[in-house]
Amino acid sequence: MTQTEKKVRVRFAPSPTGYLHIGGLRTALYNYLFAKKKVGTFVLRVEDTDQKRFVEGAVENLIQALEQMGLSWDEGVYIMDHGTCNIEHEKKNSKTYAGIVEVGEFGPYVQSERLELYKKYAEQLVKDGKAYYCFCDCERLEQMREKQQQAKLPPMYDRYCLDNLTSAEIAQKLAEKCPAVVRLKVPKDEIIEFEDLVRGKVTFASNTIDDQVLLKSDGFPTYHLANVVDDHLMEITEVIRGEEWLPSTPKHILLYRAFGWQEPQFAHIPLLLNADKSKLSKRQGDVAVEDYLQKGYLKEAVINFVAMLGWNPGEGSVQEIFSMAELIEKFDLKKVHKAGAVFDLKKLDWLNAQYIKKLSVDELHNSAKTFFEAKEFFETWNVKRAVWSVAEKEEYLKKVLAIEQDRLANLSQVGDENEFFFKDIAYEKSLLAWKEMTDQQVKESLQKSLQVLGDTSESQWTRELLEQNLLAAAGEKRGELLWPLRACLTGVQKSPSPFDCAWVLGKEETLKRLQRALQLF
RNA sequence: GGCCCUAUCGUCUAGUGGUUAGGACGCCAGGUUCUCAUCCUGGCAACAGGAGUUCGAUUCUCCUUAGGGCUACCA
Repeated sequence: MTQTEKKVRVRFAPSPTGYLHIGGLRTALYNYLFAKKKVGTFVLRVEDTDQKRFVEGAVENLIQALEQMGLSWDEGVYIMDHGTCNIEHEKKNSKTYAGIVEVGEFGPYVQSERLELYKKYAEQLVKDGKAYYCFCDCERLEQMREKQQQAKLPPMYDRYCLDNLTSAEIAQKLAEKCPAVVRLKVPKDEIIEFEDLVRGKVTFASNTIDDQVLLKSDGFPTYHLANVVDDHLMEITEVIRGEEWLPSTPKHILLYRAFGWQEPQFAHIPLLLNADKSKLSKRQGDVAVEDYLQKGYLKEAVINFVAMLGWNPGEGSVQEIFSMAELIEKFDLKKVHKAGAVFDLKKLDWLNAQYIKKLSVDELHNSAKTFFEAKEFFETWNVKRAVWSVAEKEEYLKKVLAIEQDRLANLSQVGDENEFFFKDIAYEKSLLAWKEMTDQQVKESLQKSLQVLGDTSESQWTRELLEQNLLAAAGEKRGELLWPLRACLTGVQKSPSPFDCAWVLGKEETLKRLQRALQLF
């Protein structure tokens, strides 16, 4: 009774409208995880059938964002010469997008390059009586819908062109090149039922489904036609997509039936939501994956976060941090939720902080470098330290990062709370006093610090030894010694410890700031 | 309006025909501490409502309510 299972083939098929949406990322991720788990094939296809929404550079953007997030695919579109496109198969240059190559036996993977195919299939449906030509213009359709709405009827095409045109008339209009679309002839009184992989049985009545346009008058297919034709031709076995497609699924099933094709399995994953539970949108925050990267979120954190929105390994799992390998191992469509999930930035921040803490200082520096360079304070600091070598500057930044590592929710915050590492400081004398200390006591405290630190050699200038020596010098009276020191080094109420600050600043700068403070007395 | 989907702390979620309904984020309090952050401990906080099935329902069924999605020659 062994039934050889078809090899799993899934796809992510975005429309290039500008950038990779965070919801799209999750859809791509679930497809990726499913493919990896099942040792299947993951295809990346471009659904650019809407000419009106063409955006320059969108395809490249999309692919790049996917690459940046660490997702890879086995077939479809790639950016020429990128590492992700190191596949042995033959690469074909995309006809429409410069710098894009297509790899795989089921191409082209760009829908605008498959127009002839869709036309052929649409015509076949017309020939088989499963679809028909429609010459109604927008004006008539609008009027029709308005009337239907006034009569409290659902807006649906009234089949004027199907019922009133003779085949001779149709032929003539076609010959005269009248603008025409092809519509699916949706059968009456049928119940369309399918088993969704995450939702179970879903049922629709065909009478509520409009005669969908399949082929537009500009010769381009609509999503419905292109999607079904491609998924079939590309031998897609599971269609994993957002819940917004659930109401379209019966249309797609009707199309598979009209063609006599076996339909794939469907899995509609829950939507990502704004705080007010509406579909995640630009208006209420960032939705582009690149925005999050630019704000200093680590790709691992974003992947981890987005994976957990609508899925959980279950079985009492209390794990919060998952590597990609763990996600692949544990992913299961059966455990995907039905209800939408609110995108909560606070939790992303926490998760990102966890990932930042796990980084080595070198890794942290690599990722944070560009964020430092974008800071206002960086330029003047850089100029002021012109005598430092590149290595010395790098060393300094790494020290700052070592101190800040436990304080960052994202990388763009580097240095924000600790600008005194990069600038000259100014403060009120009163800041130097801890609790009720008198001027005399503050002065003596600073002198003591100066002595201890002055006696500390460069080779002893480590976090551990500085802490050890200063604590020994302070004895019971920690606040009296440490607060004035810290205040004179940082010029602010809140900061990292004086040991850490002194360590970063270095002996010379530390003593300089101490001496300057002493001049106030 | 019509169709479809959904419903456990504020948010992400675990979970079961009998549990003190568990964890995480956030929040609050305490501890560590020179301040901040980290870290540790504790606290607040949920099964939308109503029927039915059952000895017993958060769990199964139905209804209601609420929320969402779709309703284009967009995807």
